[in-house]
Order: sequence, then C-alpha cells, then structure tokens
Amino acid sequence: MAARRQYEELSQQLSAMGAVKRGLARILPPECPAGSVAVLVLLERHGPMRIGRLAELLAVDMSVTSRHVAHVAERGWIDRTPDPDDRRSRILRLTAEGTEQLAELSERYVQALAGYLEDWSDADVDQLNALLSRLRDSFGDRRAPSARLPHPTEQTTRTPA
Amino acid sequence: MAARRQYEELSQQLSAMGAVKRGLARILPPECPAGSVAVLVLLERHGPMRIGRLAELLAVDMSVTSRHVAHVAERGWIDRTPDPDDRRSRILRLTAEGTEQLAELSERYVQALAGYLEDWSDADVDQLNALLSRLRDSFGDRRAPSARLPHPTEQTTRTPA
DNA sequence: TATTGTTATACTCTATAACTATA
DNA sequence: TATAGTTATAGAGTATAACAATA
Repeated sequence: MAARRQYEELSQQLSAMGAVKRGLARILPPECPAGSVAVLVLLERHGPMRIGRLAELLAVDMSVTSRHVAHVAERGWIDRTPDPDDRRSRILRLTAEGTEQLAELSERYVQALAGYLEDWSDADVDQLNALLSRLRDSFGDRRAPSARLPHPTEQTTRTPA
Repeated sequence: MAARRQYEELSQQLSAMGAVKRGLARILPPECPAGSVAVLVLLERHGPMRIGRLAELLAVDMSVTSRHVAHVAERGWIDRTPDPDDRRSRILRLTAEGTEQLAELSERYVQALAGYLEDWSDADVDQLNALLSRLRDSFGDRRAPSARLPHPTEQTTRTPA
C-alpha cells in the first residue's frame, strides 16, 4: 500500500503514456493501424482461435474485436475457417501474408524503440516490462505476454445482452 | 541497447496499456473526460498559462487542446483572461470550482489505484513511476511531472501551416 | 509575413444495443 | 433460452487544414 502522492503521480504518468503510444503508432503503415497489429500479434503468440477468445486477450468488447478482425481479414492477413465444433464461430488463423506483415511490423517497432531507448540498458527494459506486466495483472487484464493462472470467475468481454 | 526480444515485448506491453487506461477512465464522472482532467491537472501543477504552452505540456496538437479547454471553460473549471502582452492569447487559470473538481478527481484516482494496487509496495510504485517518467523523456515528451532541462530546439506541437 | 488560436472535417478506438444464426 | 458473432450508432481523442485576429 503506497502513499497518496505516489498514486497521484502514477495516474499522471499513465495518462501521459498517450504521447508514447502515439509516437509508436506513427511508425505504422496506414493500412495497418494499432488495432490490426494487436490482432496479428496475438494470433502469432497464441495460435488460431475464435473471436471471443481474441476479445478476451485484447480486453475489449467483442464488437470491437469483430471490426479489427474484419479489417485484417480483408487484407488477407488472416483467414477464417468454420469451426467444426460450433457453426456459429470461425477459427481465425494467420496467413503467410499475415506472418510477413508481422515481421515487417516487428522490424519497425524494434528500430523505433532502439532509437528512442538507445541509452536504456538491458536491465532497464526488463524491469519496465516486468512492472508493466504486473500493472496489467493488477488491473485484471489477462492478455499476453503475461498469461497467468486462469481465474475461477472468468469474466466475459461481452456487451451484456 | 537492449535485445530485439525485449523491444518486441515492450511494444506489446505498451499497446496493452490501453486496458489500464480504460480502467482508470471508467472512474471519471461523465462531465469530466480524461482530456479535461489532463487540462486541470496541468494548470494546477504549472499555474496559469496560455493554450500554446498547455498543448506543449499535453504533447498534443493545439487544435485538440483548444477543444479540451473549451470543455472545461464551459463548466466553469477554468477562466480565460486576455493576455495583456499579446491580444491573440488568453491566460488560462483554474477557478475555485476547478480546484474543487480536481480534489474530487484526485480522491477517485487514489481510491481506485489503492484498490487495484493493494499488493504493491511503496518501492514498487516509485520504481514504476520513475521508469514511466524516463520512458516519456526518451520519447521526447516534456510534460509534468518530470519537467526537465529545456531544449535548445523547442519543438512546436502545432499543425504545420 | 508569421504566429496564436479556433473551427471544420476525418479517422481510430471504444462501448452499448439490436440483430442473426446456431446451440 | 442462451450464446457467438455482426452491425448500427454514438462518443472520446486525435490530426490536418483552412481560417480569423493580432504581432
């Protein structure tokens, strides 16, 4: 349990992260906004999955996920095959083009970060990664790359009907 | 200079911060979205200023700042008095109502963070604050609470005419 | 002419709610 | 009836560009 002043500063720091995110977003190609990147990355990390699972990992509503997925599917970066176990669903899978796009994106991110963070040590970056991962955990987000124990009360990311 | 894998993870962590920001945004009253909070906080920390300076601190375009400022001014949280030195500008200043609103917001943030981060130590929060501050610095953002040395090449936050 | 600020327009990301198809 | 997914609509945040007033 930390002090009031620390929390005030943290809320400031978090709201200021917008500038950092915009800095990273600027390096993306116009056809591939941040939402698309997130879809591609999660499909690579976790393998093929249904849209509901993806929404959970993204920690956004399924309706949002549906639009991001439509965007990347239109560009051929993923395909959607019927789920044999449940015909309401389709299985999302990265295509070869998607994998290629992802490699290109990763290259851009790494280049940009290497430029911005040239004076950061290995340990600094590790520490920041670890703290951010823990922060997301504390906020109840269970997205990669910090997958954890499944919770007994699995919350849905769904608009309540 | 860190390794490729660390940069890839960091870009992931940063994009995942959206969930944390949404978690914090949900505690705000409907009349006072995050953009308004940022304006109020900066006016409290830095004192009265013009809109151009505020845009710089917010690290967003002046057009965006103008809208946020209009929002908080309409609600009486700031006032705008003509700048005697330059009649194109007005000086933005927190009102008593604004200060009150800010106290209420601060309370909400602290409560929320204390809840989310109950198992974080003092030192953990300090460390995260320090790393986030440094991260913003590395991305060239000069917003509070990590004000630093002024740069000789003061970049504008302005749409290029 | 250049600068400060405002406004119009457009785009991304998000949530809520209504809807379709299947379970 | 309930669930998986889609679509329509709305709102916040942002940027670009055109504009007004002043320097």
